[in-house]
Amino acid sequence: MTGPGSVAPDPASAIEELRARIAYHNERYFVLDAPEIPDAEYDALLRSLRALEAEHPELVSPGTPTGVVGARPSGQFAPVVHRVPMMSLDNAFTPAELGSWADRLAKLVSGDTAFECELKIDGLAVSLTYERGRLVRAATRGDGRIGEDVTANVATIAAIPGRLAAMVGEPPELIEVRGEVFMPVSAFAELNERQRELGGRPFVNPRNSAAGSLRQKDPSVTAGRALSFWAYQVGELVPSARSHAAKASGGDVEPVDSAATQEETLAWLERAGLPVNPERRVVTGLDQVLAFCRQAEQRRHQLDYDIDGVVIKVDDFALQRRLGSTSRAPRWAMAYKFPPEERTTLLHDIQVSIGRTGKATPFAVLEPVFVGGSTVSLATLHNEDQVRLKDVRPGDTVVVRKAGDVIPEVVGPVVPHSSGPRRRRRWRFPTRCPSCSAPLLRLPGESDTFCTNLDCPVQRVQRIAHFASRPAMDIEGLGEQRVALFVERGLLLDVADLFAFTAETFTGLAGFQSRSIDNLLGAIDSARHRPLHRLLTGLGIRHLGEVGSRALASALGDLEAIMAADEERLASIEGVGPVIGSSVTRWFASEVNRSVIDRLVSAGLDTVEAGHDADGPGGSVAPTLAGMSVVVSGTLQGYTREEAEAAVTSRGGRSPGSVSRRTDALVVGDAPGASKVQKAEELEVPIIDEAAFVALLATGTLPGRPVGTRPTVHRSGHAGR
DNA sequence: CGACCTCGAGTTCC
DNA sequence: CTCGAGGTCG
Repeated sequence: MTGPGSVAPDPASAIEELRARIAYHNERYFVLDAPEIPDAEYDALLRSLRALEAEHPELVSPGTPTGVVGARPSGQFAPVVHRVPMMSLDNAFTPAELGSWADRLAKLVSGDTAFECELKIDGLAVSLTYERGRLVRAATRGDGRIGEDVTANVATIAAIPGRLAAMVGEPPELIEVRGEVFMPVSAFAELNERQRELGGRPFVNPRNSAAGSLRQKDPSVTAGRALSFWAYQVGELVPSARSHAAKASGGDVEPVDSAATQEETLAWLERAGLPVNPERRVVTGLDQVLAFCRQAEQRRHQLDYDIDGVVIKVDDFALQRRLGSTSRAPRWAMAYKFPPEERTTLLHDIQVSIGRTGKATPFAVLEPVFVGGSTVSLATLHNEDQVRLKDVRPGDTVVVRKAGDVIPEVVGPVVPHSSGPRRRRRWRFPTRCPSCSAPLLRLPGESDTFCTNLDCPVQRVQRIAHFASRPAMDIEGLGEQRVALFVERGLLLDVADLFAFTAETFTGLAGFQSRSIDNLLGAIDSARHRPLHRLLTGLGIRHLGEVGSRALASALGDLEAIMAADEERLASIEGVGPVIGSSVTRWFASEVNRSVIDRLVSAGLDTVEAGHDADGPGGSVAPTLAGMSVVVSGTLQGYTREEAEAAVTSRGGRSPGSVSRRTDALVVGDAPGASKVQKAEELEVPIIDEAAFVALLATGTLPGRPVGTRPTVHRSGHAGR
């Protein structure tokens, strides 16, 4: 296949190349059910071709893919001819494109047009034929004219009635209902969980697993897959003879052919017992259409099914008929597609990085790809088991997305068809540290692999950088880069060396002006007077982070007491258990570590937990939030995230990093984390803005909430003094 | 002992 | 943000 970036010089060969690529992807998508590129990219190819053909009509040939919807079905199932073709829709990718469509319509019809806005379900289009109310056939869309008979599989889908509901009057002689078969996101998660337990390969996304499930040879497999369905259209329709007669005599009937609008049709389908997505609205004007699209995009992750856009249809059937269709798509409908969140790219390699603890983390080296607002070239794979689970291999085309719209994530491989290129063999975890070549060790029962060489240069750099980091000793101007430089020059072997630094240390070092030397020395000096918990955090004792360090420091007060305490004493501290207890005693038992401590003390470091640093100079604050748990998400105006959390803890509250049943409020600023908001909505945790947060800090009460509706606010002792 | 809540560690990009 | 695992509580 030709590279995606290549451009042919003249229009004739450009058109030819585009046709070849589209034909290739048609085959991948329709026949092999293993697309290599997301729909948006495919659509872009199709649009480039259409544009070129419009510019050079003399080059348009009868076989061009812009004239048909897709490739032929694979022939595993019996072919079904759609007497009314299942057309695809034109796509709009921006509000502007939607606007120009609306403008074109406005020229053809006068007055305000009513539009039905529906969610565009990311599943498989299916046609269901009911004869006298009974389901007789189900077919895939195929190329739009000929699909495949999947009646046996569709019959196992619980949401699809085998018989239409009894209604006033007789059911139509024949009605072809069109809609989307999909797999709910929750069912998809369960399926993959099961798949994992069985040692099978997990599915990449709900759409693919729905497609795979529907194309099973054995319907009992489909039955176990929790598929669902939403109807959105009527294709072929033959009314019952009786309804015709009744209509003629003005009788009391409710035939679908009396529907004059899309909304009336959907309402009829609902009454007939077919599932119709309730997230729809009839609106007038472009502004309202765009508002619906915006809301849909914001809410898409709260739905239990994947959507990839919004379908906008002219509601009035008479108007639809006047607008008509092109050979490929109706002029009265448009699909507004959300920006793609998933992209495919080439996985060049899998490498491992070494952290300060020696943990070896595998990560994917990707052909850079633009996804979710930034170009991604690396993505973590967490650990050996995760790589195995996803079964990604160097050389694979993989699906990449943004987890929570921030962190790149490799979803899984696009597995080539058996007739396609052979995959390389399964990736093996390296046996030696990429930094120091020491053997890597994975203990039985653990998921992580470690480099156990304490002198490993990467580990040394990271350990010292961690000591200087913000949650630890907070030495400004001492990041990983500079630490690496000092370590490389042999100036820095452990954290105690920092406090022996003088201006002379920097002689001969490039990149240091006298100004920055002074700043760094000053920052190191002020680090001598950090509270004990910061020092503990900085030591990098396994399992002991910021919270654990605070617990130890506030329970025991000074370093000597901690070093003197045995495992049992440590484990008796709230928040500390046997694992942390033994990890701490083991750390201080080490000769090497004790000597570092000795030198730190000689260098004049404070080793006591003085007054809490969150308290201002005016003394302690009233404990208005005693016993409460307040989570912060997003960017606030008046506080950094740390300040906001400190404001909560200094008032006696807790501010953990995630929302749970025990959370009393979620404070949201600008761009809050979607998962936190979703969790809070699920658990009915109050969501408050910054103003309400300020009030909460002062009073300890939530605004606009009657007293007693949420009796989880406990107070201990008296507030203020 | 299991369910649930937290914590620690590593992570991406601008 | 995700994963894995420690700690707590019923």
